[in-house]
Amino acid sequence: MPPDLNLRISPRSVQRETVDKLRLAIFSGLFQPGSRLIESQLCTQLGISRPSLREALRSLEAERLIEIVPNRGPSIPALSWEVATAIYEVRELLEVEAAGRCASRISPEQLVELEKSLSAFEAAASSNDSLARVMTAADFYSIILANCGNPILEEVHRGLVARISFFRGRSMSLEGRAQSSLAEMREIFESIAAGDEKAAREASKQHVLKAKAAAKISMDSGL
Amino acid sequence: MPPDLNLRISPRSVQRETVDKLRLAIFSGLFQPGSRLIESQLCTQLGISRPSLREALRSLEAERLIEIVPNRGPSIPALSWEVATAIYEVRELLEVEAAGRCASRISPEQLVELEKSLSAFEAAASSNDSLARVMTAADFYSIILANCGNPILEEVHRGLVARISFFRGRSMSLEGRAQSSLAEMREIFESIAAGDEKAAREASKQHVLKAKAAAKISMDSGL
DNA sequence: GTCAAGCCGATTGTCTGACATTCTTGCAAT
DNA sequence: ATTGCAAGAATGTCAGACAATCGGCTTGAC
Repeated sequence: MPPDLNLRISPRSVQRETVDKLRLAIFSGLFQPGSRLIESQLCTQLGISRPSLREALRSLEAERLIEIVPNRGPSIPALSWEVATAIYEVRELLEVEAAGRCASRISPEQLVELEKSLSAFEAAASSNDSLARVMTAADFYSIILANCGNPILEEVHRGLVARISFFRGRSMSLEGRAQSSLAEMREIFESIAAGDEKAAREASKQHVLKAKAAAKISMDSGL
Repeated sequence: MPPDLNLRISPRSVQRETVDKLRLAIFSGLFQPGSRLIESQLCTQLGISRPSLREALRSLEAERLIEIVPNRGPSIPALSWEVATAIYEVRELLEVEAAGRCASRISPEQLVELEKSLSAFEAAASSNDSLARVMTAADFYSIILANCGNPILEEVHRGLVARISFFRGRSMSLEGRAQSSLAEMREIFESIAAGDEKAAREASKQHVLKAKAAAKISMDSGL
């Protein structure tokens, strides 16, 4: 009788679909920072009702991906360099810790996965698709964070990185940034593969610092 | 003409009021972990409509203070010790960093505030009001985090601490915990006052580790 | 011509009511 | 005791409505 063995791990709902769609739209830079989002427009574009949309917007607000100021509605926050710096600093804290832990506890299987994702980024780095570069790079970190043995570290990190997706997309387009990023990531990978916790921490730290510097350059030049 | 100089820094809205009320209710342990929240009940209790309530619930869901599983509705998540450990570990990372930065950059005025909050906790520690203890202790951290020079560090920390409010309330009720906690906090304060970054980090680390141990004890004994 | 006051459209905040879908629980039958 | 079913409860989602508020534009005064 059930021709579909649809194992419904998690039933999708309009609200969740909407959150995902909007989050992706924000990541891909579809909305300009500072621009306002009009509820009625989004409703018709997404084909959903206002209550559902508003629930989705509240979720995104709590994730700090949008701002909702009372009586003015939702908008894409303009990320100041000051806040971006603060995010990069915390990101450093988290990534360094994660890489260090990962070095001493990752499984051989996951290490293979990590190598694969590095290759994927290598391919993307040579291409012109800057969204693909950001995505594959995100996969790389994602695997490290997922294997550091602390799910909260992973969760917090994801939340922070989401907020600087704007910068990452731009800095990855910088001349030569993708290549040097690749070198830094390879350094991290080698350290983890060698089980060298100290080296992994150092490599990870350098990577974040360089990423931050690249973001600053792209910001100064771009605006 | 304006008899009310209502400086509307931030207009309150039903949604925000509701989020605050529910958050406070969760902090004070009004809901049992694992228990389900019934929308219609909350609506009548809070005197608001379902759409407004649902928006508030989505905010709290994104803060991880409640869980919403599709077609089953919202509930208070039961915090496993595994996750609690992960939270304490990240909290350590953040607090140590914050205390260290704070030691080398806090202003004299804020240092006075910090001392005041320590006194407030001292008073609460001698009382029987365990909610007051948690609150005043939270104020103490809050000042440190607010003066570490990184607003993101503060924001992330607040989010994490909120999720373990359950444990903190219980462990603060443990015999002698409040007093030793006071000693640890005083150690942190002295280090910061002396501008000794290294000592502040160490004291902060010890404090979190002790808090974690106390939480474990209260959990093992309590359930 | 510039600036202030006030009006108007656009947008949000909030509520009511409704209905289909899904979960839960209690009961009946094997 | 386990299974299956049926009634009730709760959620997911929508449509429509209306007041409050914001922003911009027009108007008017100096």
